[in-house]
Amino acid sequence: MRWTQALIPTLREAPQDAEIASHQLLLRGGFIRKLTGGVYTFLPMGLRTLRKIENIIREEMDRSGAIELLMPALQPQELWKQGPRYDAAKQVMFEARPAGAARKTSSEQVLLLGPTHEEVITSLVAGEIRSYRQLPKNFYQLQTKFRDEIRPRFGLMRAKEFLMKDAYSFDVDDASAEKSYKIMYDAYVRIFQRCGVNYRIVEADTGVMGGSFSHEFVVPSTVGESEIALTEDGGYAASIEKAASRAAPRASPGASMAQPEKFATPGVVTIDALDKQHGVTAENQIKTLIYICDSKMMLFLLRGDHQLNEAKVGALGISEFRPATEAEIVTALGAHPGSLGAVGVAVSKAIAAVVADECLRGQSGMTTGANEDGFHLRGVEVERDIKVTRWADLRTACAGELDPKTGKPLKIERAIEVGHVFKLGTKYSEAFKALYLDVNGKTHPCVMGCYGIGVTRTLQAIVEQNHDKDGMIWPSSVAPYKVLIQLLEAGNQKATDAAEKAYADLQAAGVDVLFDDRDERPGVKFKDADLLGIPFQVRFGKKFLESGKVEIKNRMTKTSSEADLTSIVSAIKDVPA
RNA sequence: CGGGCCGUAGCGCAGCUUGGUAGCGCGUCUGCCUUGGGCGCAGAAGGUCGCGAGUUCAAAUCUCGCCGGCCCGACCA
Repeated sequence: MRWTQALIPTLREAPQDAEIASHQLLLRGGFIRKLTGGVYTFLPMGLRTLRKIENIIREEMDRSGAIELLMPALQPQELWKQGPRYDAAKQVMFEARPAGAARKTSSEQVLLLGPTHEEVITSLVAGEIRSYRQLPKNFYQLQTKFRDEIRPRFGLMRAKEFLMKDAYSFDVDDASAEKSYKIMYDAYVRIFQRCGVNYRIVEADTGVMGGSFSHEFVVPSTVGESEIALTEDGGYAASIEKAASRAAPRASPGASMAQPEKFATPGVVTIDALDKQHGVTAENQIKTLIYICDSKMMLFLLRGDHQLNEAKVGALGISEFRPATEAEIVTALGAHPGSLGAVGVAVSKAIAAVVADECLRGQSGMTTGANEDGFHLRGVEVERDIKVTRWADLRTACAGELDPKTGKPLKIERAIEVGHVFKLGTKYSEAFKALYLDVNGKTHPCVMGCYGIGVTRTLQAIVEQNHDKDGMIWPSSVAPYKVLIQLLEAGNQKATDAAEKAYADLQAAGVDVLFDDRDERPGVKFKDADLLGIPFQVRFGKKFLESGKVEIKNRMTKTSSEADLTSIVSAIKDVPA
């Protein structure tokens, strides 16, 4: 491609709303443009890199035996209602309807823009797969997904419309499904390696997706929106939602008492205030959180210095939950937030359960709210004084705590989630009756797995991880072009002829080459070249006219080598980038 | 949904407090010059100052409403 015929609108300055390096560089390099919040156009350069990534994904998916199809972005609401997670998913789904007219009848079909495709694929398979002879199968697609993100951010990182590769495996049983899972896991390893990113694999929470286990593929980055917990040696790594940890024991437990003792704490409604004004450290307090879970009120108890991990609440089998409102709390417990506690609280019609974090097991000398504004109780012995109906891991792991398996300390790092593999089980196949007959003619639900890669997010993650102050540095495998020819003496016939020959030779050799044939000063071309991050810059300028040698600059190493005009193709092919 | 802030040329911004000719840098166009790191000179085009109403002789500027956007938080498959 000749630059003068292309559309590569580079910018000297980044638009103000681009905050992180990768977002700024993609805009400045003319790879993407924003249409509106969370919605982007891929300009030719951006599209080329996207296609490179897509092709790597296709090759590895095909190699692993998955088969490509393309499902609709428009999906009937009815389908979702048949599925197991419509109520949770509808929060982020766009509804598509005629903009010009009100719906005519209440029975008119409602279409949704698909945020993902478990429902569609499973209902498809329900209709097409009958026999164990047709299994296993793994279907994948590259499709635009739509999610009404409350707060789109960082360009392609968190967008409302984005490209995703999603795959869905169907197997006869768990053992077979785990093989399919492993095949995808291995394919993902190859995909991210080929994309040239440093990634990490972490154990993950299955969330609303459901399922029995999952792994996330993440790109470590300080601008990532996910948090992962890992040991120094990387032996254990998990997403923060999933991470279990062993909390440090309390340094100085409160005094045990024969029974809880009420004391006045006027105006004290925070953990911190109770510490400062009454000398009760956070670790000696019980934090009482009130949630409405599947329409029922539940109390969650944690140590005062711990944080509730809502993903772990979801893991208890609760599908929909929210913090209770102040009014609901006052009605049920007779006190306002800040004075709440579970001592003397009995499970009743109003209160479905008292769930306590494992850390509280066996603890005594604790202080908690008295369910009376302005009063707390001290000397609480958890198992004696509180009717705990369920013990569970509810805490968010913190840096410095210990990995429960190895006992090694954990650290918390930020990362960009680019891929996620789930072993799903039969949640969807049962809902949509994706059943098959086994050898004995007996009916079973297919055992499913699902596997996603955020393709557009991966593109930006690659930039986030591969850039310097001058611009992007594309790994050769995903670079929009491999070589940039720079004609620096556009007015000189000899330089022009040589550049044209190099352009023709490289094209003939099948090398992706961009020819900067603009009538611009060298400085401009150098700046743009570094910004675009094409692996090799082949220069035809003053040095060429003086020596007859072509200068080849490696964008990544910033080193230059020389080649004869006739040996450019081999020089490029010999150098790994 | 809570808190903060911003909409002035393609991009980055000033002007608004104290109402009176709409500006600067970059980019774009023309010509010259120059040709190894966003060079120089000369000229030009480009704006319903987000939209609407109000106050006023007069509104980018003051008031009200609306729309759009950004940041922090909450949320997040």
